[in-house]
Amino acid sequence: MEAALALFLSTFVNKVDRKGRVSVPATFRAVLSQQTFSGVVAIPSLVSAAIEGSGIDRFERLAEGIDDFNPFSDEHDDFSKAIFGKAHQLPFDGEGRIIIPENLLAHAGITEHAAFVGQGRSFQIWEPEALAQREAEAVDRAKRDRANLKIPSPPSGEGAS
Amino acid sequence: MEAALALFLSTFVNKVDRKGRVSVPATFRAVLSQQTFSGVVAIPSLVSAAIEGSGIDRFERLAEGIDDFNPFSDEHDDFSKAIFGKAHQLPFDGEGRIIIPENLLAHAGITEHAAFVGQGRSFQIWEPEALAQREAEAVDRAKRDRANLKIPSPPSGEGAS
DNA sequence: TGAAATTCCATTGACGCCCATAGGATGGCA
DNA sequence: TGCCATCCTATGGGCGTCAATGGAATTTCA
Repeated sequence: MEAALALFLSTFVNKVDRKGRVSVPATFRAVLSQQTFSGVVAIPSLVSAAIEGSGIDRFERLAEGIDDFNPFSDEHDDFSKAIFGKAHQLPFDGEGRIIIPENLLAHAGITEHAAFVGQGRSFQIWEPEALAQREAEAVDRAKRDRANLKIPSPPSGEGAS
Repeated sequence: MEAALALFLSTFVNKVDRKGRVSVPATFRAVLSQQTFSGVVAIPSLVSAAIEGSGIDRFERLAEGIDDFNPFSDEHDDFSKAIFGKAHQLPFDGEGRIIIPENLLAHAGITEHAAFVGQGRSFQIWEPEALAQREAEAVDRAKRDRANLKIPSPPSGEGAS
């Protein structure tokens, strides 16, 4: 079962029911439910009106990095507050649904439907229309920029770096 | 058992009742009550108007590793005195509540409500409004520093090894 | 013996868990 | 090859349990 690398792909739009529950796409679920916490860890995106989601392992790894007990230094503190403090553990119910907290829904402007957008190692949750706009903009920009954007063709081998 | 190392996430605001009791969030409690001391160990934060909280195991580890924790051993001494000396053990009552000592409450400016903020391996207790202010700053700074906040991705094996 | 604190019990509202249904996709079988 | 049975996902709703909270009862210490 672990043959599948943890990758979140594609976009799924699911309904938010009266009780605030949303089905997490089955393919996402397959990845998430293998982890030590069976559910989603969600934080508000720092840059968009969206929710960032991932498995808890991502946060475990993060915590390892700042594991030191350092009451004096507060550099990590901002960090921790922005990340750990804002994070929510959203456990799956029997059917693989989660309940997204009010403040996160508000942050993303989600009401009726939620769009799960795979981002590889993580995923985002958007209000479908906002996502559409955002995508349109992105395409638009890409089009506009393409004219100006002369991608220098690599003269020779030129590896990345 | 090291797989599920204590991880404190999210923020919970609970009420302080007339007798000074506060419910510790159930998710935090689940972690804390497994430890050798069933309760919270609290010290005043040295940098903010907040209370630093954790399980007792963290202090045990600190006590053990105090020598190699930091090369400056004289500072260390002050350090450990400041920490251990000011630490309070706050046992859970039957319902998972603790009573925060007066001086800690005063230090954090807590009166009606207490905000438990997950910080990864530990957590903090704030006066909700003070926290909101501080959070705004933290998020701001985190945005700026975002580039530096690379979450280490697993080599590729994905395995929690 | 009084004040403070700890233990016990009661309430309420949210959440977890259970079951039920529909629609789509899959595979089996004729 | 076409139809049907089956499985799974997404969705809805009911209900029991637990978390958070309040207060009373009981204990402890000065």
